[in-house]
Amino acid sequence: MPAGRDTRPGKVTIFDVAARAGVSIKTVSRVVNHESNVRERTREKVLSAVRELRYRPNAAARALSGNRSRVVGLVYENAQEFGYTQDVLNGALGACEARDYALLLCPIGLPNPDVVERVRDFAAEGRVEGVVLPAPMGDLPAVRALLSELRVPFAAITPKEAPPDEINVSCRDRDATFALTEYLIELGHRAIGFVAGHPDHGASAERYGGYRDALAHHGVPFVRDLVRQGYFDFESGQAAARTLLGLPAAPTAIVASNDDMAAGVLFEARERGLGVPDDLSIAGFDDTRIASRVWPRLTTARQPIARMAETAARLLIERLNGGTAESLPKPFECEPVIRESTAPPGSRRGPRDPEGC
Amino acid sequence: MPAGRDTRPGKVTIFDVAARAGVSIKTVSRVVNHESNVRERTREKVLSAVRELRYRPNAAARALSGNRSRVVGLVYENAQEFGYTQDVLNGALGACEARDYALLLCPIGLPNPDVVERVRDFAAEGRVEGVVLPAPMGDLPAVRALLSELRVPFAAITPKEAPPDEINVSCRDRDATFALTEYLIELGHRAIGFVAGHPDHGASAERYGGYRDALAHHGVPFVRDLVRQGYFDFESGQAAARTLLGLPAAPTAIVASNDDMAAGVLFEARERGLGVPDDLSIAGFDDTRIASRVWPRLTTARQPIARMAETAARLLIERLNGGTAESLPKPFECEPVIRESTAPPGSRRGPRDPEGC
DNA sequence: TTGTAGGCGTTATCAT
DNA sequence: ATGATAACGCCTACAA
Repeated sequence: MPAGRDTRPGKVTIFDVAARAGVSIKTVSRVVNHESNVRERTREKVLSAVRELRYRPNAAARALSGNRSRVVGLVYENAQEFGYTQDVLNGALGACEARDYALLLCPIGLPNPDVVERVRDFAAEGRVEGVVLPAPMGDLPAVRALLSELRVPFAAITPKEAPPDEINVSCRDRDATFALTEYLIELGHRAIGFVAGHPDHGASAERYGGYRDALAHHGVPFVRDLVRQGYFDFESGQAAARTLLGLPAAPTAIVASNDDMAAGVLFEARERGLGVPDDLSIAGFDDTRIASRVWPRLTTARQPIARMAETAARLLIERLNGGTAESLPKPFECEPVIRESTAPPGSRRGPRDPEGC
Repeated sequence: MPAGRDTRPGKVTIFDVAARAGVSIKTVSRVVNHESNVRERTREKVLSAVRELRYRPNAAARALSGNRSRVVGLVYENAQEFGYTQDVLNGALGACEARDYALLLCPIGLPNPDVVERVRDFAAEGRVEGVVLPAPMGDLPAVRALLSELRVPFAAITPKEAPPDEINVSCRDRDATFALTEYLIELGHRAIGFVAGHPDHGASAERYGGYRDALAHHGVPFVRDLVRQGYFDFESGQAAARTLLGLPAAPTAIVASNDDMAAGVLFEARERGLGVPDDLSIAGFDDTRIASRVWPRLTTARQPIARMAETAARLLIERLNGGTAESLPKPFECEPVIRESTAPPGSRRGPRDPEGC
């Protein structure tokens, strides 16, 4: 039988390789871990033994012995809308793969009185060396405090400023919301509604700030009734639109703090037979998939979510490996993306029929 | 200082607990693992020691010693459209949590010549005890063969029939597509387009079969040109619609093999100024989030993706723990969901203006 | 019901 | 440059 050796995994150990190569297990370990001080010929002998035996180091043994599991955790809010998390996942996974780390998930539904206990269960088993905290997890002081207490390193995606020894990754959402609002003003809009993001997200305040700054900067009066609280999901966007569009002085444009809420606004506009952008201009934030899946496609601000998550995971892993405490990156830029959901006000007039026509 | 013991994790071992409780480590082990044969008083002593010391068993040591990592892997296609995967994730995570398992991710972009090597790298490290294979991973014979060779148990979500010793979870997509198509026929449609799913997905053939069966059953002639190949993503749905709606004898209804493609069809209809459902009825499949985020909301078939994934993960974990080889569940039902994207043909006539009005 | 001994597969320490 | 040996923390035997 051709090369009929036992190829069952989990059975070939470092001893088998050492025997095959005629060296000690320590030498095998050196080669496998790319340590120096191994003669080239020895290295090659070992490597071919590894290949022939299809040797794979056992992860559990490595973790136990080296006290390093090569796993990082992702503690994320398990929300209905998954656009943000999808990008976070991909970014974090990219950073992990490149460094031969694995990613373990810890989804948490919010709000949740047991967040801290859930995170503790997750972080204290020693399965993960560190944790990535996308929004809004990094905005929760209790979570940060717990991880500090547990001495589990973490990297957060949050606009908050980081203490010198912590890793925060952020973007300039304030500037981007400013730019979007300004764009609408320049199109001629004066009654511009705003749907705020979830109050537990640090980014929400930033984006609201950008909106208000733009109004102020252009001398457009701020109207309290044109601002509604949202929670970053479709339904809250729709609900906000329901209120705003029912106002006697309804807005001609609405800025939503993310794309999911903007999609909700768009949906409600259509339900009311309003034309978009003719009767109502709509802008979102994030440029997640949904922004270009609805019709018309949404004007929005492109937040580099995946790159931010990749950066967070990368910095975390570097720190875990005692990497030079690389200085934190500057906040990422968010680029406005103009699409078909925005136009000058009243591009077309007159009552619309109930089908949005 | 109040209760100022060292609470650093990963330091408190089973020996500390044993000493504190005045028992042997084996007894602690018994208590922690809920084994029987421990006197109630002893158990309590141990449990309070565990609490006081904040003891957490070390996962790596457990995995190494017991040869059980309590981790299952999820090998999934990392597609642009995430609706399906989102539901799979939640289902699988639910099953894991309930049984104190963790979930490790292995995303794979398809098509990919290295699928098998990627899966091998993932499965052979011994980090995962078994893997869940959502569509289309369980449809790839090479992947199944590899895992069998590696002796890594798996549970797949696929309409294929399972060999007696393997776990396949499926749903009746054929019936559901039949029902949707039939519904359109009963509304009066005769020219019904179809956008097929990715040919590598087992479900695609099933759904196409349901479509053809319905036509045949109702004596509606099958027209080859009304069928277009799609790939389960928005763009391919849009592309298919572009062709179909450009036909001299354009369809009055289009059945897409999933919601993402249906959304693409809807988008293209709007681009062409067609009213939906007045000029064109559209049906999707899955009932993922996007189906009720577009306007009008999509008629579709509700596939219980999360429940299927939960079932797959549950059966896998039961098998891993030598559970009684529970018989596989019957295929899940897919329930048609009628929404606003479908109506009798030509509900309103005449040319539409370019805004889809 | 409880305890003792051995081993899981690797990395780390210290020789050589 | 290489190797023998001791951890790492737990679980599975087998005794008591």
